[in-house]
Amino acid sequence: MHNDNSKTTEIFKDLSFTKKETEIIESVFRKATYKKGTQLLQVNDSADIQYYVQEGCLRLYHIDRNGKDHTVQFAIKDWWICDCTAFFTESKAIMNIEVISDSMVYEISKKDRDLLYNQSPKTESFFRKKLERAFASFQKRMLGNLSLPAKERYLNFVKTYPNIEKSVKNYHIASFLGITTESLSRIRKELSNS
Amino acid sequence: MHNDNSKTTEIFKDLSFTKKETEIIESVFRKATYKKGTQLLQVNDSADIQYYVQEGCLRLYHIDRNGKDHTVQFAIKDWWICDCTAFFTESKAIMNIEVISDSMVYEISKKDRDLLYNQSPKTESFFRKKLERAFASFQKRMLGNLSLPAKERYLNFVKTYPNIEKSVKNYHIASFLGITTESLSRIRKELSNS
DNA sequence: CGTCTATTTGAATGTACTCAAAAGCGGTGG
DNA sequence: CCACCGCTTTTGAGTACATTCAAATAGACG
Repeated sequence: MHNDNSKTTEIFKDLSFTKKETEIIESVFRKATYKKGTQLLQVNDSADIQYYVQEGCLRLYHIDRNGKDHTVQFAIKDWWICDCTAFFTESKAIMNIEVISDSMVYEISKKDRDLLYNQSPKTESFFRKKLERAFASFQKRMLGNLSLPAKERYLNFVKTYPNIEKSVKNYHIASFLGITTESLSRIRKELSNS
Repeated sequence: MHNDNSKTTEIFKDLSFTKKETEIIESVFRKATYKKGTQLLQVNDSADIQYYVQEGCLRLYHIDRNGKDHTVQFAIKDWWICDCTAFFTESKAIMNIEVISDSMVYEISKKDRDLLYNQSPKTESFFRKKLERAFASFQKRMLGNLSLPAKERYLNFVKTYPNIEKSVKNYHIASFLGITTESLSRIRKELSNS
């Protein structure tokens, strides 16, 4: 699925590093591949790993007390994912992470990440920008959820993630949009008749 | 309202700085006070200022095409606020920022912020952590919006912002929760009878 | 006290939901 | 190649929750 000779520093596309930095980077990230269906994090686990997706797709979700599934976030290439509340405050997971298509990721522990940022401000800056991008996308999504009807949220989703359809089921999309699969089905039908 | 002798470095509570860093910090942040009702940002403005709240309360909101008002974010003491999509990508604002109670803020431009981060990794690290906290809180709010009925979202809100009620109107809360003022009124009535 | 703004109430409407069942799709094995 | 199985999506009918619009009440402030 992926060239095994790839270097860990591929994460930081346009950056260049000293020999020492390269060594640290290679020692703190773990490259891993996972099959579709793997659960990487479950509620109440310690959530001290962050995943940086290189190939495939992960999702962060929660099962509520009525058994309903809610997708908080998807992560595709170049996006990271973790249960942030738990990861940043070093508490137990309140969400789950699932591999929804065969994936290759780089994973890093909180401790190693702190170490890395300390030794190499350049990497902190790189991930800070990733975080800003993710935050902006959450702000926009929040606005959409507050202001748009389900049909337009769906259209936005398709526009934002044009190639994700291979990886995700409609019920994933529905749970991301905050509607039921039945409603999504009706929306899609309506859109196809126009 | 506020001790005028306060130093800009008060922003970075527990950090200490070299003389040089202190000088930069004092030169890049602008301290400002604003009256309730001031509009700090309007749609289509250039959104190159970020506000770090020291006292008072700001909100980030959007008026949709039906004229409905949606609150994307509140900022109280120790939280920052900006139209992130616009700020980070240096594009025009898609949202507005309004002062909803008399406030004292530190403001910084995108350019100065980049300069500061460059000169002082410590400050970048400080704000990166603020961003992480904000991101985690968005993840949680998103989950709540997806999984909880309006009544419980309201209860969560009151728990999360216990002292905000002096600053915000009920219609601000409603627009933050994604419901109408009428619905919020009914929810509050129901809660008071129990 | 009067004015402006904010909140509450009521009645009718609408959008999305629930539950149950049918249809579609994809893979496996005979 | 077809038959079967499990999983996903679609369809239908009834329901629930929040919305809309309009009007009444309550609060704040000069």
